[in-house]
Amino acid sequence: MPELPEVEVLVRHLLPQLLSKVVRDVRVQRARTAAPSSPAEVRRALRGATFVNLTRRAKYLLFDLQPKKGSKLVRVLGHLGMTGRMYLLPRACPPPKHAAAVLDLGGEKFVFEDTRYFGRFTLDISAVEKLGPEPLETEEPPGDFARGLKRSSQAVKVKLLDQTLVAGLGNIYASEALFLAGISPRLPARKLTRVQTVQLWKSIRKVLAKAIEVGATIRLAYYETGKGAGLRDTAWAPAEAPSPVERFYVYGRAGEACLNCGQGIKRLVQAARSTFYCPNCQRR
DNA sequence: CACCATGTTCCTTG
DNA sequence: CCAAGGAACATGGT
Repeated sequence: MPELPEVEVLVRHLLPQLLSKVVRDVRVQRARTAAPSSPAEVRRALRGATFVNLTRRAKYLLFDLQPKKGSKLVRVLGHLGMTGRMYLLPRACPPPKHAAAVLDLGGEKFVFEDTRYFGRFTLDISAVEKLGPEPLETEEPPGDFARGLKRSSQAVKVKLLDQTLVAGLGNIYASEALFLAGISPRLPARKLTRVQTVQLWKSIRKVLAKAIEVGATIRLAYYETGKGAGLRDTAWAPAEAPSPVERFYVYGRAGEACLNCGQGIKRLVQAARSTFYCPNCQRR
């Protein structure tokens, strides 16, 4: 589920549901999920606390809770990893098989489901300090972005995944932004002209903003069991999903026709990840 | 069995 | 110290 747009959509969806709810109990099922904090520390910090805010930084969720009256706020950093999802379920609904963390909120429970357990739910918020600029906050390419590109001979696609250059892009939207900018994913980062750098930055913003507008890849599906029902998100909309399915320009479309010129979209592997591009629209 | 998967970190090498 | 490449993490889908 997880790049900047998915996290943004999720945060907007969760905020009103969590606000002013009190955490009655906490279960973090795996040590890895709370690392480098421990499940016990997370439990101790959150039990009895009230949700007062939820924000996003890049792909991270930042939960703010108020323990008792007048005490300092507690902040929990959440990250979805590759397969993380977060949603509320009615109290009677059993948690899913790979529930990395479950918060008892009384009438319902907050579930952090994470099949591959690459995600985080921790008191250690240091990761956000290392992040580069937030793409939707600046219209012109920030110095960190331009300089970061300039001093790297790596392919520009690979550099776009470096969270210190621009924070929040992942494998899908990196390919999408390069397509929109008309830049080859193989171009060495330092070879970008100033014009291309500006173009790329604007394309990143456009791709991310548009994705947020359409709900990113999050699909809310009705969830029903014998013990209750609720809404949860399902990544990669199943056929029966009612919401409009997002169109990617190139991601996952190898062999299909380019929406711009009709030529075949290609797939290549860079830094052990798939890149998708149109060889005709994206030249040097 | 083989290969693929929206992410990050750690280790090695130069 | 830095850049770059690759493996590792863990589970499931096709």
